[in-house]
Order: sequence, then structure tokens, then C-alpha cells
Amino acid sequence: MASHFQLLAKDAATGARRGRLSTLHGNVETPIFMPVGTQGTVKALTPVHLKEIGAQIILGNTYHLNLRPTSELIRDMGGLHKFMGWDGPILTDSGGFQVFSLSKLREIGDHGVSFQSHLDGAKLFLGPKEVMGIQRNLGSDIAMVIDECPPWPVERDACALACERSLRWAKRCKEIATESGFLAEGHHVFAIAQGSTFDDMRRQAAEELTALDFSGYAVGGVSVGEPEPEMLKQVAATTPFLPEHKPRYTMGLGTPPQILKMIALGVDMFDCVLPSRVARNGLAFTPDGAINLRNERFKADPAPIVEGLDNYTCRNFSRAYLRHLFMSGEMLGGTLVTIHNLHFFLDLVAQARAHIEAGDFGTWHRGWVARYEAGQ
RNA sequence: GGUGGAGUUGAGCAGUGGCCGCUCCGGAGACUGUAAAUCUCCCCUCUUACGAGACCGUUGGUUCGAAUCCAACCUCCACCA
Repeated sequence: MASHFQLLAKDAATGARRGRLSTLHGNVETPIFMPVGTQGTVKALTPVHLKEIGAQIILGNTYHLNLRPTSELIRDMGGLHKFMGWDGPILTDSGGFQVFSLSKLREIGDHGVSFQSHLDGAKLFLGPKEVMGIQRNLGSDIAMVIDECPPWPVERDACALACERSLRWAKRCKEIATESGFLAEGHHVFAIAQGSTFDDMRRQAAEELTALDFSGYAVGGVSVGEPEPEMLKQVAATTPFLPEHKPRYTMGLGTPPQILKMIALGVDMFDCVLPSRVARNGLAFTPDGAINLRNERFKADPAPIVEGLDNYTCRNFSRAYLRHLFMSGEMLGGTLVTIHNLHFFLDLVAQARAHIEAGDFGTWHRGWVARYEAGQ
């Protein structure tokens, strides 16, 4: 059987890779940025927008979707793709991050995590069996294992415990996905390597998970409050110990420069709420850094967010108009800037792919980052 | 002309003797596997900050102390002549 991940090119000067990941709902050209659609919607956008800006794969979330409307309902409605009107690939997060972000509402045990619903306080439980069952109901193309994402900073002992539990849960997720036929049907299951800032634990997690032969590997527990150099160090401490012929994914990252720096470290996939969340708060990305469209200086600015960028927002609307929408509290502002921001990220990784193929990714990405950071 | 009501540093309001409050509007910041179309700070003057000083229509008075009590006056609103 042909591999589901093909390496098409490798950059000579950096660790950057150009690849192609095949899924039940089509191919994904890597490196790729994946817009986040936690609750079965990339907030403020329709699938038509997503197609137009070049989205190839989006995210959904096990925890949120199972809470509401429940994975059984989505299964009965024909699966998540049909339910939300998106026919491209979907990666679903396991809810492992909610173990971290909703930490006040949960209790971690050896078999899984007891949660209190953030919606109504109801008790629920997520373990390997639960998250794999939910993701099967959703019809996920790429299911993530459930993991424990330790906070930053964390004691070595606590981190070791989280790694140990995450490994055990990953193993169990793989077994369940195999027994249920989920893998045989062509769905993928990705593992998540933890280890916080401890290089030896990062390496150990990567090697142990590699031995279990997953479809892909994620670096987890990054960008949970640590400074950027520390974050990049954690990624660099993990990727060398992941198999070359499997896709690599840093979860929850990052800013445009961070994405380029991680592509150089050999990462293939990214997801981040940053572009979509900040868009709804009036922040727009440009090659010279991000700008806050609510600022008075844009009151009468006739220019688009980025001159010449080929997306609906930049083709049609001035900064002055977008500022007006935000100052007036009009919802269209969030939609138009989300279109721009996500297109900006997708265009960035498209450029990265082209430069890896052309063989000049190293110099190109350094120049891009320098210009962006100079503008900030 | 009479009677009643009202004047609070951009707007709308709260404030019955000592703590100057709230909501808008306006200015800025934050946001990284989404409990976020959210949150935080500022929004009379001076000060880098710590702070200091104004100001509750006007003028005078009572009082240790007044947006608050008293008097006169001014402006606006309603009704009556």
C-alpha cells in the first residue's frame, strides 16, 4: 500500500520539507496551515469563503462537539463533513488541550479525564475509548490521540507523569482505532509528543510514540505561556526523533514568523486560532507586522490591508471602511478580516512550499521574517 | 407674569453633609491544539511615576467640612394666565 505521506522535496539549507498527505477527503499539500473550526465552523466564515482563500484542511474539536450537539447527533446527520457543509479533510483535536485550558473544571486520572462541562456543569469523562469513539462518530479524517498537556512551567516529576500517561493513552487509542476498523477504513490517527522544556523527555516521547507507528506526529504542550525561544527549542528537541516519512504537526502554533521558523525545523502542519480570533478583534496581518484596524490612524486610509493581495477583502475594501465596521460593532468586520488573515497565513505557507521546491527557502524565509519583525 | 420640574468636567444618568460612581461615545493594548464578534487600561488639569489640584448653572451664606442644607439670581422644560 502506497504511503499516505509523500515527501516531494527537501530544502538543502534547512530542515524544511515539501510533502503531500492523502486523506479520505483529498490531498493536503504541506507545509500547510489549518484554520480552526472548533465548533463545526471556522468562526465568521462559510465553506465558500474557506475554499476561496485556499483552505485545504480544517480543524474540529472533540470536546466541544461532543458536548453540543453531541457526536451521536452529528453521526446521525451524516457525519461532520456533511453537517457543516465542508467536503475537504478535517482534523479533529481530541480535547486534550481542554484538559489544560479548562483545568479548573477537570480531574486527571489514569484512565482519562473527568470534566465538568463549561456549558452547564454536567459531569463527563474523556478517555482513549471516549475520544476515539467520538472522532469515529464525527467521521474525522485525522483523529488526535488524547494527551495531557502540562502547563508551563512544570516540575520534572509532573511532566514525566504527564508523558507517561500520554504515552499509555496514545497506545490505547491506536489499539481502539485498529480494532474498530477506523484505521483500516483509511482514517488517520496522530500521536502527540509532550515533554515540556525537558529535552530528554521530548526525545523519549518522540521515540516511544514512533515505535507505535502512528499516521503522523504532533508536538504538543507548546505555546502554553513560555517565551518564543523556549518554544522553538522544544520543537527542535522533538522533530529530529520523529520518522521522516510521516507528517509532523505543531499544535496550536503560531505567528507568521514562528510558522516559517518551524517549517525550517521540519514541521509540516500548523493550526492556530490566532489569525481568526484576532481578526474578530480588529487585528490584521501584513508583511510588515500586524496592524490594529481600530486605530485612529486608519480613519481615512483608502488602502486595503495589504496592497495587491488577492483575497476578497483586499480586492474590495479600504482600511477606513474596515475600521468603520469595527467601530460600529458590525459583524461584517470580523468576517472580512478573518478572510484576510486566514488567506494571509495560507498564502504564506503556499509561498513556503514554492520556495522549498525552488530550493531557496532558507534565504527567503530569513528575509520574510526580518521584514515582518522590523515592522512590529 | 404664576406654578412645578431640571441644570453633575463629550453624551445619558446615579449621588440627602466627609469616600466624585455607572453606561455609552472616544483613545490604546492584549489575544498562539477557541468557555473570546472577547478582555484590560485610559478618557477635567499637572506629574515619568508616586501623587497633587480642580469641577457638580452663577454668586453669596450655614458648617470643622457642601454636588448635597439656606438665599438670591441665570438658563432650559412643562403647564397655567
